[in-house]
Parts: sequence; structure tokens; C-alpha cells
Amino acid sequence: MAKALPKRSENYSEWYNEIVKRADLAENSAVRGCMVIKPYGFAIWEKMQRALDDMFKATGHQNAYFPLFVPKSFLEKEEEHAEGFAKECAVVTHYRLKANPDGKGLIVDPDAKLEEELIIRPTSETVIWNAYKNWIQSWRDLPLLINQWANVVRWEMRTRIFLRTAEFLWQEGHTAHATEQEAIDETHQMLGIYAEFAEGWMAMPVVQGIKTESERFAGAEETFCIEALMQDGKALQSGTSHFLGQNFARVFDVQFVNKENQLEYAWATSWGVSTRLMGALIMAHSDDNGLVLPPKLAPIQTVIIPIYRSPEDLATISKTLEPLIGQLKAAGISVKYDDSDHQRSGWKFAEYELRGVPVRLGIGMRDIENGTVEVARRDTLTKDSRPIDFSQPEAFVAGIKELLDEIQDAIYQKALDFREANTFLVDTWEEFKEQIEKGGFIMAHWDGTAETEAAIKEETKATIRCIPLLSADMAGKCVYSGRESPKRVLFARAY
RNA sequence: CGGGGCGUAGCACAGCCUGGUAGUGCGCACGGUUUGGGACCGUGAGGCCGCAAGUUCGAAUCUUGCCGCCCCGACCA
Repeated sequence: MAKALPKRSENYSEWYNEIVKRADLAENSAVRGCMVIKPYGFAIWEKMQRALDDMFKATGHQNAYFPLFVPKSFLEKEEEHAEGFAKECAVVTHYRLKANPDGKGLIVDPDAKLEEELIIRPTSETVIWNAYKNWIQSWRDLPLLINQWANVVRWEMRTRIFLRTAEFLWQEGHTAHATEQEAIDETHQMLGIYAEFAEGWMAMPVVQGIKTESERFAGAEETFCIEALMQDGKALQSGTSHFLGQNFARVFDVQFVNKENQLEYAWATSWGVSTRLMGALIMAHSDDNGLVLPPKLAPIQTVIIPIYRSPEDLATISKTLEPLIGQLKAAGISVKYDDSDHQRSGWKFAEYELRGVPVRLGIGMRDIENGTVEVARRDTLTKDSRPIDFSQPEAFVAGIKELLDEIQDAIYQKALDFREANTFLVDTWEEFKEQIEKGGFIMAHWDGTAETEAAIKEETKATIRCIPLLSADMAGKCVYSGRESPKRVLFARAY
């Protein structure tokens, strides 16, 4: 028997690492800090991409692609942006290798030094706005609504698979607008799309909010985010949407002629989500038996496992199941019929649980005689036997479709209940220090100063995840300084 | 970059202290018995013991240097 997963309660990070490996999502690569995303993991990412991409397209965005390399001079232009990213950039200095004259192997050819170093993009604002300079002349060229799916590199000190890798996959939207208000509206719209995706597809409730100045994206006027609570009580920033003002338009000189024939700088936004969402998905729902996937993102929504003794039985079962498999597919349900002969049914049960397949159907000779199917739910680990007409399985399939919807809702509700049970209103500093050790979201008053924010971080490792958008203003006293505060903000320890 | 741990078969590890034929479990291949919650028996394949130098008749084992990975901190989507 294969080793059980580590328990969440005993060693959360080991549980996480093991689940990533054992569910066959990804593995560490030979390259430090970088991951190999395996087919099953990539299939989930592709489903995320598809859903998000459809939402981007539905709101008028188009995909394009910009280069991996950013000339150093581009990155330097926007001062805060440059400062924010400088310490985590991979730099290309040469363009050629040559045989080592002193021995084996290859060396960097010193004669092939680049005149200007190229940065491997940590984000693409600069390359993209350099291009936009030529794309935008008139108000008629606006808004310009572009997204790209790409990889980026941020040379992190310490990495964790999916959550923080040196190279990761993401999408970055970069839009240009004629007015400030339009850009602000876009920033909000995309934040809303991220929240809708997180909640509707990932079944992961999120808090939408504004970042404080110290947590803001380098070069942005305002950063909005969605924050989710993981099962170990830590927060995970799961998406960001930035209002960039005219900062990048100014430094790249992107001006357009408005309706009054006057030159104006364009207004910008950028927004992104990354393969970090894979980590969020794992940590939001999975249990000690393995991954739990929301049906909308599961590469396999239903797995069918035949239970048999002889090859003849298997042939009978396979034949009997043909209409059912056909109907499931016709209903748009992704189904895998695992009739492989080298693993036994019990092994398969455990394996598909580990991989988070939402619904498992077990069918043996007894079921065929009785006209039943064993239906097992991954989220609750419950089983029941349902009647089926194997030659006309439409009614049964409708029931499975319903069940998948029910599971999607149930795991969202479970995650929401967890978040509500782990969100605390805290009014005293003593209580704050005590609660932060236990984990969870803390809603507390803050005096609005960076000093207080830094002091709280220093003393408790908790950061202000965001100033929530949807909670009402209600004045109070800062939990740390006792000064006036207009509303509560969201504190947590974060990934 | 600090502190800790580890590099031996695809994976998990033992062997190292005290130098002398490279091992165990899982997985893999083949055969058989099994099959409603991770089956069992038998046979077999699979290794430059992280790399390099040194000590030695002889190094997985001792010495030195290097490289890599993981965990904990500082930095971060």
C-alpha cells in the first residue's frame, strides 16, 4: 500500500508539497526555483486559462504577445517600478557561448557581450508601453484592451511550488484609456472578473480590496486585489488589478489627440493572475486524502471504474457502459473510463481520490443485474447506489450533471463557512497578538499610517492584506495606536 | 545571504563510525493465484554510491575542495 499523505493538521507545508507531487500536478525541476508542470496539473491550468480568457474576450480584450526580453533602459524609466523590480531580475549579458579553450565544455564568449543588458521580464509594462507609443495617436485608438499569456521571471530568494516560483505562467492585461475614470472603471471591472472567476470557478471565496501604499504594485497609483483564506489560516493574494494613472504614458511618451485636438497622456491599467492560483486551488479545498477539485476546473469530472473478476465480466461491463459513457460525453461531462487491467479497483479508488476527481462511478456485475451504479462524491467521501437504465441512461446522466453542480456549490459553501468561522473582529492589541498566532483573517481598525502598518508587521508578521471594498465604513480606534480610524482593514499572515 | 539537513537503482532509504563482492522496500518486466477500498507468490532487469582531487595495495566508506537540492529566516504574485 502506498504511503498516506501527511496530515494537514500535523505538517501543512509537507502536506501541500506531497499533494502536488502525488496528485501528479507538478514537480521541482533541475533548475533552482523552477517547476515542471505535469500534464494533469497543466490540464487544470488550461481550464483556468480557458475560463479567464473567455471572460477577457467577453469584455472586449484581445490577446497579443510581447517579448521575453526587456532592455534595461526600459525598466529604468519609471523610477518606482524600476526600484520595485530591480532586486529580482535575471539579466542577460551575453549572446554566445564557445568551446572552452582550457578544457571541456562551453564558456561564455567574452567577445559576445551585449551593449545593453536585457532583463528577462518580471512583468511587461515597459515593453508594452514602449510599443503603445506607436499604436496610440488619437482618442479613436482608445481604449486599447490587450492581454497576454506569458511566462515571467522573478528571482525569488525562497520558492514554493506554484505559490512562488522563479519562473511562473500568468496573464497580464495592459490597457490604455482616454480618461482617468475609464481606466479606473477598467481596474474595477477586471477585479470583479477575478472575483467572479475565483468564486464561480475555483469555488474559492475572496475578499476584494485596495492595497495599502506599502503593498502597492511598483509604479501603480492604486492596487486592487482579491485575497483568499487558506485552510492553515494564512492569506493568499490571488489576483491584482492596478490603476497605473499616467505614469507609464509619461515615461514612454504615449500621447493621443483628444476630441478637442489637444495632446493628452493615456491612462493605464494592468492586471494579472498566475499559476499561483493552482496553489490557491489546492489549499482552498483539498483534504488528507488528496486533492479536491471543483467540477468546473476538474480535467476529469467523472471517472468510471469497472469492478470485475474475469475478462468476460470486464467485456460485459464495458459493453453495458457504452451508452452511459456516450451520454455523459454528450452532456458535456468529461469522463474517463478506467478499464486498465494492471491496477485493482481499490487502488483506483484511492488514486482518483488523490487526484481530486469530483465523481466516481463504480460498476460491477451485481450492479448490472440490479440496474444500479455506485456513485461516490469526492468532496464528502460519501457513496450511494443509484438506479440506472443502462440502455437509456439519460435520466441517470441528468442526475450526475446535477450532482456536479451540487458539488461545485458545496465546496464553495464549505470554503465560505471556513472563512467566516475564521474571520475575527479584533479591537485590542492583546487580542490581536493572540489571534494572529491562531491564524485567520483579522478585521481591525488601523490609523492609516505606514508606521503603524510596519510596526504591526514587525511585531506579529501580519500584514494588511487589503482595505475591503465591500464592507461598510464604521469609525473606530486603531488597534495599535488608538488613533482614529474610518473603517476596519483586513489583517493576516500571508503567503 | 545567514542557520540546519541531505546527495547511494525511477522513488523512499540502509550501508559510512571500524576501508575489502553495493543492499532493502516500493515501483518496473514476465508467469501464476487474485479482484466491491491501495492483493499475494515466484522469477528477473535496473547503479561511474553528486563531481573533482588526495590518502591507501584497495574508497560509497577517510581528507580537502566544489556543485546541487530541501527545510527554517530576511525579500516577494
